[in-house]
Amino acid sequence: MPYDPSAFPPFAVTVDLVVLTVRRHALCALAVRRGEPPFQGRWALPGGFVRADEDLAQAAARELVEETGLRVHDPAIPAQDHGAHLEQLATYGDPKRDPRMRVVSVAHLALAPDLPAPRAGGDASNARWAPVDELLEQGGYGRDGEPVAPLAFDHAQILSDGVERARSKIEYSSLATAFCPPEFTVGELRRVYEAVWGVALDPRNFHRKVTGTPGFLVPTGGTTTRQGGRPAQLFRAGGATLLNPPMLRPEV
Amino acid sequence: MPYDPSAFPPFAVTVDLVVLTVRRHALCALAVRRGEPPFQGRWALPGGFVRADEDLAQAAARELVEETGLRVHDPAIPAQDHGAHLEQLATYGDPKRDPRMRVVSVAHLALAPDLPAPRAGGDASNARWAPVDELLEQGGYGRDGEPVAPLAFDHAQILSDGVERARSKIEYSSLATAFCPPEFTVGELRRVYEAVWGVALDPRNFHRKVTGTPGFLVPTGGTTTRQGGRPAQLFRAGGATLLNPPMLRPEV
DNA sequence: GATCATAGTCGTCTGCCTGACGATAAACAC
DNA sequence: GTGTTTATCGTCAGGCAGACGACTATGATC
Repeated sequence: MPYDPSAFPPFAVTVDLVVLTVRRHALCALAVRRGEPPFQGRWALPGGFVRADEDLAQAAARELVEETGLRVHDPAIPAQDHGAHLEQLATYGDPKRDPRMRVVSVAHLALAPDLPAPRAGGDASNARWAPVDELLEQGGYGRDGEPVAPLAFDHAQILSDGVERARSKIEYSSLATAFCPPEFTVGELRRVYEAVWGVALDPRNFHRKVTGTPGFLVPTGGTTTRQGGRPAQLFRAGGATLLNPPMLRPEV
Repeated sequence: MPYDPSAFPPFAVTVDLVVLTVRRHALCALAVRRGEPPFQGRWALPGGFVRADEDLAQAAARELVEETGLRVHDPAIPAQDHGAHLEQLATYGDPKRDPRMRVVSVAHLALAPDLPAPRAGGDASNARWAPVDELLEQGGYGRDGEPVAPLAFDHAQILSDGVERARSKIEYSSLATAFCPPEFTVGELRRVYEAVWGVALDPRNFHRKVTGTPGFLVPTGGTTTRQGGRPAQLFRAGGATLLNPPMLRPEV
């Protein structure tokens, strides 16, 4: 393992973010419009260079704040009630993924509750929440009938990997609560699962499962009727992070 | 997202390998002895720089061949009967992880059947298979009574993450077969699970589970008695990669 | 060759969990 | 009140896992 620091090939290292949320019963991702070549005008995932003195997770958290204003939930700060979940996803380093130079991108996955409008460095018209199906559709048409170009770079692959990670991870962890506000009902949590998996779940069995798993949900005592119908109990996310046995995703 | 290619901070990008195998009922990892500073003389994970024209997975596969002679199993080549499993693990980029310069390491996880001796670029004395418990033990003593220094850099963290990935992944995938030779018995596969998880499994329930999961194992027709006792059927790994329902790791 | 030790393989039983689905409860709209 | 919506509790059958008994087929030992 000869190790000559002066001989290493020059790389740029970036972080790209797959920021997912659930809006209007659909799993949506944050997309920003590129203002310059390559892929000018095309939608892309938010991201940017890692700074010289910055850890990868710090860089991802910084980008997340810049793009969404979201703070990352830090379990070490109990007072900080809520915030986005952030984790490393995977690293993409194909030599040709950026036509200008060798860029290695460390993709991160962020899960956030439904937010107001995105802010792309203050320019809202260049950032939007889009249903992931729409972003991953190649050459289709968006909800407004406009033709949809595929995402820039290899961002379709990154987004696809991020969505798959989220889909599988809510099976065996309590991560789905990261899509919910600090207090939420069982029905709201169920609609998160339904949106992420794209399936319908039986409300009764779902209720039995989540309320019967110790440490998953903690009742706050309050109730709400914001969904219409009979008032529902409000819960907060419990301390349990691993669900055992997992919540099974229905077969197709 | 201003994007000035000339202004990016300079990074070196490496791949580090967590190569796991099962030897003598223990989960072992490949370690190489560092021949130069920093951490000269200490054990480390094998790895090296990513070349300018090389994908990350290619770089990892190249390092794996250089260090072990192992080829990576490519599902696209059915004739290639066997080979190591290789997947990306995670990326480590703390600014201070290498005292010389900013190095981002894309760690990969390789799972291999029990091998003859390792070859660290031809120098066998500088590479060895060591039980992961021993490598992760801080300031303990190895099997030969020699004091064990912790792994170089953040390699203890990387190894720990790799082991955890392997432990959880054999729960819900057929990856454990990557630790086995092309043909193996149910008992041999069970001893892989026992070594990786560090628990004892009931041979009868294990047999029922693996033979009852469609696509997991394919009988070859042969039998063997290499383990002593009654001859056992030989199997090859079946096409199934995802186990549903998973093999449950016993509670502690 | 009888006996023993070792592994492998087949069954049984019980308890838990899930999926399917009936029934009831508490709000709102009209 | 009636209807609609959502929440919540209960029931039942089937599947699967853990615990464990029983039997089989080899090599080792006396």
